[in-house]
Amino acid sequence: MQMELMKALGDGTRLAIFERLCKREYTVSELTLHFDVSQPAISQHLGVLKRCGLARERRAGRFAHYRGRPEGLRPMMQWLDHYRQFWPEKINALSAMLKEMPDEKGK
Amino acid sequence: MQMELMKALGDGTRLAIFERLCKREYTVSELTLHFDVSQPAISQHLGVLKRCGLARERRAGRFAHYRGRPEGLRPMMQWLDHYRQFWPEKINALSAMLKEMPDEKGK
DNA sequence: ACAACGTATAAGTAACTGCTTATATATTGA
DNA sequence: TCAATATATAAGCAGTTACTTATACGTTGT
Repeated sequence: MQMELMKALGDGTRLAIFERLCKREYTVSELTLHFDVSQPAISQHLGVLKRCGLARERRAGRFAHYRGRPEGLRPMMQWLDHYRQFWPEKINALSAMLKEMPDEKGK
Repeated sequence: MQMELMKALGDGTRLAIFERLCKREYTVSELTLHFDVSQPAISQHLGVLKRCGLARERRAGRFAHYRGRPEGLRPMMQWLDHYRQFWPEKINALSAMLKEMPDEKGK
């Protein structure tokens, strides 16, 4: 559920990795260049993101290419949707739209 | 920023408290009845929720009445909005709407 | 005034988390 | 075939977190 997503994105490094991965594909060592933590730390963060549906791995020989899965955010978005009723009026139209959308399929 | 919100809601008990507080006002001891943790634990969770704008306290004598502040979720919602571009087409209309909305005012 | 009540704070603890270094596994190029 | 490379896993550690019990603080009814 959305609690796991929140937990995953509640870490600064992991959030930054996810944001990067949504812009383009990165290999683990590429990612490592951009952060102040070791390669194993990056791999561990990628594992967390992958397990909760926020990243996808594409193996190519000894390289592991990762990319973000923003669709993985949808459970969180749907949860948030329950609280829109309390917000200013204009925003309420959003609810209806979201309800019409199909659920996420494959991970 | 939205990372603090995620951290706050990344705990199951705290998330459940928040959800309750969005339905109606509760005193601390009322809340305590509904959870398997002690009164101080509840007070601590309420402190976290309050500090990140997800709850509001109303003092009345020796009673502290808490209620949820779903508007406090808006930074998270706005962050999520950046990722809508990756989702199925219909949803894109949401972005425009959100951008027209005024920012949150008082806490 | 004072005992009971409602809540917050203090202090300690066990579990979790994010990191590290060391090492294992797999793939590639020479 | 073998050394170098890319990544994952293991093990350990320090900091954080969610809880506990004990206690302090303020308010209320008698």
